[in-house]
Amino acid sequence: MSFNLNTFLPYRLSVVANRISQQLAQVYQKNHNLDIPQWRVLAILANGLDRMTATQVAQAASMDKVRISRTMARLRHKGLVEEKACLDDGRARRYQLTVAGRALYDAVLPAVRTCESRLFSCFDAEETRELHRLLDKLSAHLDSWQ
Amino acid sequence: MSFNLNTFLPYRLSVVANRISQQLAQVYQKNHNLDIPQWRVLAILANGLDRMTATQVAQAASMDKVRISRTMARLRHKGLVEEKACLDDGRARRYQLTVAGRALYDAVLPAVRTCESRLFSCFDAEETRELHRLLDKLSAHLDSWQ
DNA sequence: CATAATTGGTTTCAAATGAAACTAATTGCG
DNA sequence: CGCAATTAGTTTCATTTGAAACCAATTATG
Repeated sequence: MSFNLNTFLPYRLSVVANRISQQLAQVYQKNHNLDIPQWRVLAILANGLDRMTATQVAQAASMDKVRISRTMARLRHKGLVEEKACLDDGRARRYQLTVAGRALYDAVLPAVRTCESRLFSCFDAEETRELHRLLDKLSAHLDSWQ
Repeated sequence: MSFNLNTFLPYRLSVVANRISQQLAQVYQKNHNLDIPQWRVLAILANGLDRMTATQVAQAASMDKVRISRTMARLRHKGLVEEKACLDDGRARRYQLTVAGRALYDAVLPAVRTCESRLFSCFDAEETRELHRLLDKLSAHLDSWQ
């Protein structure tokens, strides 16, 4: 009968995830003027395939194509990402970090890692592993029908 | 050195939380034309104090005052929430569900609960408890310095 | 091989967002 | 008391968002 939003798992997850994202965003926002989508795309390009299409990035970053399109335009405008024609498909383009983009990514990453550690410093290794495991399971579950 | 967004806890939390929220939103969106903020405010008013001020609702729903203001206006417009002057403070107002608001909430709640069960049906009782525990710990940790 | 259907990506448009400014009422403090 | 600082809530404004329409290239199908 009675319902408490504070014990409602979807709500709790959402609130905690947003607080975490918010904290983290400050790291690359304040010091490097990157927003969350930009940071995500940089991270994907820095660690993904050699030259990725927008669709591949969208897939890897769990972002929709409209956001990718706009984020790429901004990153390109800042000189952090470079666009080339895609040889095997005239509709697509291939993206990769520029030297400046790589340098910025390398500059931001340590601070991001530090922030992450601090955010989750209340967990011991076992708890962190357990959270990963639960997220794995939940993701797989959602995949299985969505 | 190498960094993988897929094992980055803030990213994983964010993606999973959004997928969950999205699924759940469909329940009250499609059938009852409520968006997430509206649902949250209804839930707070249905289960919170007798008559709450906007600030109290904002606090309880983890939403900022601008969103509360706009959400209240919409709910009031739909006849789901009723606003009264606040006797002890002329700046504030007190809100409560109307009969229609309560009826809508009662109509939505079972579907919400059903959806929640389905979303987390991959977890046994122990895992659910564990996730709650980890979220408790993490929330307390964030509270302690933010 | 033509043409329909699909896919990659961008643009448009209306709505949502949130920081900052604002109004109005309340509380502190000399 | 009287004025400064704070608090409750709304509005403004510039930006972000995402669904749907769109264009262009590719693939499937008769």
